[in-house]
Amino acid sequence: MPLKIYNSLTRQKEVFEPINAPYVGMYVCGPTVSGESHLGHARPFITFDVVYRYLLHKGYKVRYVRNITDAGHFEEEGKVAEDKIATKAILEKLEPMELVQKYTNLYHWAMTQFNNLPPSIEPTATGHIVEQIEMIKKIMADGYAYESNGSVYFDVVKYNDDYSKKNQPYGILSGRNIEEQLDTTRDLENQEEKKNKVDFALWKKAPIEHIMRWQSPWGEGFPGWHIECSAMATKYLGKQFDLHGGGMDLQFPHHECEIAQSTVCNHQMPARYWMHNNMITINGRKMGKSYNNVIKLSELFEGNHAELTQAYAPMTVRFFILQSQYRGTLDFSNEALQASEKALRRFMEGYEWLQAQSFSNDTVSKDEALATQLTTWVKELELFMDDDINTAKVVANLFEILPSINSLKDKHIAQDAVAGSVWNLVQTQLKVFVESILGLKVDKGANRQQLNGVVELLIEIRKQAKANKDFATSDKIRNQLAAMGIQLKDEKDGSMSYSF
RNA sequence: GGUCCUGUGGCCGAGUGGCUAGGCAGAGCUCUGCAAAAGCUUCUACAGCGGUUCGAAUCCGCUCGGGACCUCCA
Repeated sequence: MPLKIYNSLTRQKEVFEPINAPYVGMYVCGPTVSGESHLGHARPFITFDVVYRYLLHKGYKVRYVRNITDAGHFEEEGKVAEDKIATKAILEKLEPMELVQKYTNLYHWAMTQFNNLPPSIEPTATGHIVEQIEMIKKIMADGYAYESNGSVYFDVVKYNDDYSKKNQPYGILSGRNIEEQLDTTRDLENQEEKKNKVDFALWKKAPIEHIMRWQSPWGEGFPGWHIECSAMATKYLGKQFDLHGGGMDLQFPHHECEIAQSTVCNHQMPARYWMHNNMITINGRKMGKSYNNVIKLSELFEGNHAELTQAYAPMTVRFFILQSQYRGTLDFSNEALQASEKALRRFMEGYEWLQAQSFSNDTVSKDEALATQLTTWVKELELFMDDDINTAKVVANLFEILPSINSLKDKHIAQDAVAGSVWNLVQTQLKVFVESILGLKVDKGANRQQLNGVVELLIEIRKQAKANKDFATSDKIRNQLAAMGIQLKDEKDGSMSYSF
């Protein structure tokens, strides 16, 4: 089965065919490091991490480029246009690059917590000013951009007129048409500098108070809102690459502008497949800066926020996100996170037990129906991933398989009910999908060796107490450990296990 | 105002024409010194109205509700 993905550009699921298989070029819009990442940001990074992992699983050689926006974007703050990062730097009395470094570090820390693989290249906007200026010059030379008062704007109307004839009008990705845009776009400052209301900035003249500024053919300034992604994607992935990802809220104007800029420069649609993840909502609303309803990742991990009744482990959050399909909205609630936490713990206990077993390939299934069912569930995992990365269905199948694993463990089903070869298949495939593709791992506390020793000792004492029918002592040990968050379980074979 | 998406059981969330999604919570049972865990069983659904169809949560229309984008936003 080939991999199919939903292409926002064509609004349908398409078979994924790389331009130069087995090589795949993939670009994902990264964070603006002017603040700390929040739960909403986690979704694209986890979603596209899974896409990346799955492409690798499929045998592709992937170059995954995810940028860091550290130049700050143009922002309307009162009447004065200022660089977002520069503005905050003044407030916090920090150097802009110190601020950038601080939030970049926090972002990397969060990515590690989520067990996201690092991208192949993580370029920064400030590191590619030259490339951006060159690209702007090229667009101007082709007549699709003009200078006005030290700033450079992209001529959207001219682009639309010319490229509509080539079946690539402005708005091709977002489904907007420019006539409506011209009527409905709100008034922004510097409108008088632009030929058309819909034109967007490629280069902005820096006001005096602006800290981040670079020399350019048009005077001192800073790059516009969208040019960095076009410049860096072109540099590292070529004029046309396979996959472009990002949040749905970037579809317009960011990705639309990227398409226009890159198409003028490179004479082709920059990416063939555009994937957009949907938003995480909270109380039915998109989580976003504009709504003042964000939960930062550090708050989430520490439980330090008014909306949170407890802390949630990074893996819980990852699992929560993977339990839904990436194209639908996902509603945050404590109840939902708690459900994910419990489900993940239950699954991982069974999963870890299974991974510790070894099975002989020589045995034959006594329960053919169950063996067939298990095999089917396992084989479906790949089909579900092939169908537009449907992690929700993958997770559902993991929970179809889990009761059989626990039944084997608790001897509810016989050791020889299912052939060893089938269990081997379940074991190896689960490892592939759970760890390599979904990127889930067991949250193990660092260096618990001493603690483990203590717990083992208490278990020994409790065993003796139980053997002597001294239930007062055995219950005391169990209850007090439980109060400290350590669960003891009496297993069927008389042994005891524990989990944190 | 324009463009588009969406409404599934207590909560989260799959599913796009006929087949139990799944998780969490609730109930019962098994196991068990008790408990927990686990297993088994089980109750709550497809916003409303109309249409198409042998058959619709799934397609079409209308009504009502929610949301996103149009401005930096994952």
